[in-house]
Amino acid sequence: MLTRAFFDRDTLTVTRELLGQRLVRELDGVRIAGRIVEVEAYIGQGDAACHARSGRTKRNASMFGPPGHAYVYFIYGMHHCLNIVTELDGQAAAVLIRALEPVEGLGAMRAHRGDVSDRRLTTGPGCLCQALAIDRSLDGVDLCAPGAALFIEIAPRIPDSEVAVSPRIGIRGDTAALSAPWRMYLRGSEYVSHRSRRQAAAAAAASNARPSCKER
DNA sequence: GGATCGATCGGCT
DNA sequence: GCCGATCGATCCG
Repeated sequence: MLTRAFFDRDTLTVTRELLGQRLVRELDGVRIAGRIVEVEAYIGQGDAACHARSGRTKRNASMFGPPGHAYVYFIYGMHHCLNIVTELDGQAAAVLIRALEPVEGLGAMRAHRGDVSDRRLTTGPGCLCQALAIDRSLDGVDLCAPGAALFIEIAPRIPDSEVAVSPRIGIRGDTAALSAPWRMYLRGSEYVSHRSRRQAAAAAAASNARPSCKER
């Protein structure tokens, strides 16, 4: 599993390096896991889009804590979102996990999500928390602790050529922070959220072009 | 293919 | 009171 030192770095570095790693949830002895394909950075009280922008509160307290812990919040009356805390204890910064590619425990994911397509199991921050049964009870848990119910496993690195960036989803505004390209995702992954139909078609074409799928 | 809207509730102005 | 780091359905062009 990834250790504290991984998360105890500059937030944009951690954001970039989290792409491709495997998020693992252990629930009732079952492993539910996915490859991280979309993330966003939220960096400190100077970031007008960060929950910590107005200081420490009961809700965002874990974002101010030490790196390598979870920050889970409840939003819109029905969804949870998972962040991984970065930077020093006392500094509020975290990486929002926005989408996974399902890898293990598809059955458990579907049991949590209902009868949806594989693509919709873990695409979007609210969806992946539902699939992995992540809620406020996991807020503040240490992802680096032995036996943690939630942690991250090392997986092959994503090359720079496959990483794309964009402004963060759901963040509006003209200031430098609000329009900063702090969303990073795996280019061409069908599990990335907020794709246009054109992007979806490109991803499908890339998938069909894989040697293992080629006919004749 | 994009815009809009309702659901639903905890947290904070 | 108001609004949100969302999701999914629906409507329109």
